[in-house]
Amino acid sequence: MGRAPCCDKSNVKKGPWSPDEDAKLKSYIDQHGTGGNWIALPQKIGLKRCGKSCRLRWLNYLRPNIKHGGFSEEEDNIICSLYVCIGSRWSVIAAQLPGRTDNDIKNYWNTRLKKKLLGKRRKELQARNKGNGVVEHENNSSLLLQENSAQQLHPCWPQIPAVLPLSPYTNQSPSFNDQDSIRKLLIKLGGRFSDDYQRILDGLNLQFPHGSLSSTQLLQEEQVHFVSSAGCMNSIGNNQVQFGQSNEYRAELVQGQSSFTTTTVGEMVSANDYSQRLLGGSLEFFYGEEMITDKIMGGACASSSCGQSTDWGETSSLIYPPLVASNYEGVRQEMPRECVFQELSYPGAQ
DNA sequence: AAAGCGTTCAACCGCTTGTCC
DNA sequence: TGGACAAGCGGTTGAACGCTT
Repeated sequence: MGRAPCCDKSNVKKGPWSPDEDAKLKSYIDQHGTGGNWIALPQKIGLKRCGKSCRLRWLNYLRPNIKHGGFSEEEDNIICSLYVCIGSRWSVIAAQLPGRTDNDIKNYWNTRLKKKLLGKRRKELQARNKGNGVVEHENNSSLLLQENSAQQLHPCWPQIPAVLPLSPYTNQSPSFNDQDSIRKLLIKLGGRFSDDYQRILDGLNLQFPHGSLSSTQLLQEEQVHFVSSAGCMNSIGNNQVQFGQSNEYRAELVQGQSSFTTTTVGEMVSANDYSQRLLGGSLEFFYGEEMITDKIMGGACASSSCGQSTDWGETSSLIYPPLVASNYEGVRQEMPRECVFQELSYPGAQ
């Protein structure tokens, strides 16, 4: 049994909207509002459209003050920052950008921003590898990070605006004086996932200096430690992951500042969604997908076919194989010690 | 000139969440 | 309390367009 259709599909028009349909819908809503019932609306105006379709058309196109295209550098930065913090919650991100719709932002991210940043990161890695005498992998696919463990990796992070507006409709700038503030922001952004955010926040060693900072400055200025819920991104910095018996991974972060404590898979699963988002989004973002893919796949996919992928979504799934990672030991062995991820240390924002 | 291919983005689909009874 | 329904949301699709060969 499938889901009952929201309207009579045989009697509704699909596809692009005509100017006439737009005019009808706009004029009706201008005069009467939506009436709180999108399903009934098309019948009222005599449109052969599904209510959902009307709603979408209004929200994404006809609504007043909608901006299309021409994203500014500042908007780019906000999108990136929020994507790293909260993942693909486009409606939340859109709420921070006046005049932008979630659909617009989603499309912009998928078609341009992602590639733009990836390209930027790739260039930087290549440049740095050249400078360090690191030989790019023969088969091209991986920009192997064979960096000295003392070196710090500098994430490619676009210049971040000093202030991240909380609401598009106010001029009030948020300030984060303490951990509680950032927690509140993420909880506010996260809504129903507040528990997960709490867990994630507990896993992030965010230390707040005195004074006021934007969240993005925090990202830049603080050392942020991520830990993979699945234990596959096996270590960050000097953190170590140890394995217990029967699929129970124990992530023990031994570095001084780390705050993520011993955690079992069961506990991790509940936070899995958001930690996946965090890592799937941010680490690929920082290090480039090829390296991660190659390492995680332990060479199984190390040659040309996979290495060239630019599909982050796909790659995210590779970063997080199922929790029952029977082959993990092999993967771990494939990963050279030098490839251990360094602390995500952000150059100061100024 | 046109076929092939890649990119963009509006629109759709279907799952989740919220609300009402 | 639970079922029905509408809205919200994110992922996916496909038409249109532009570029390359």
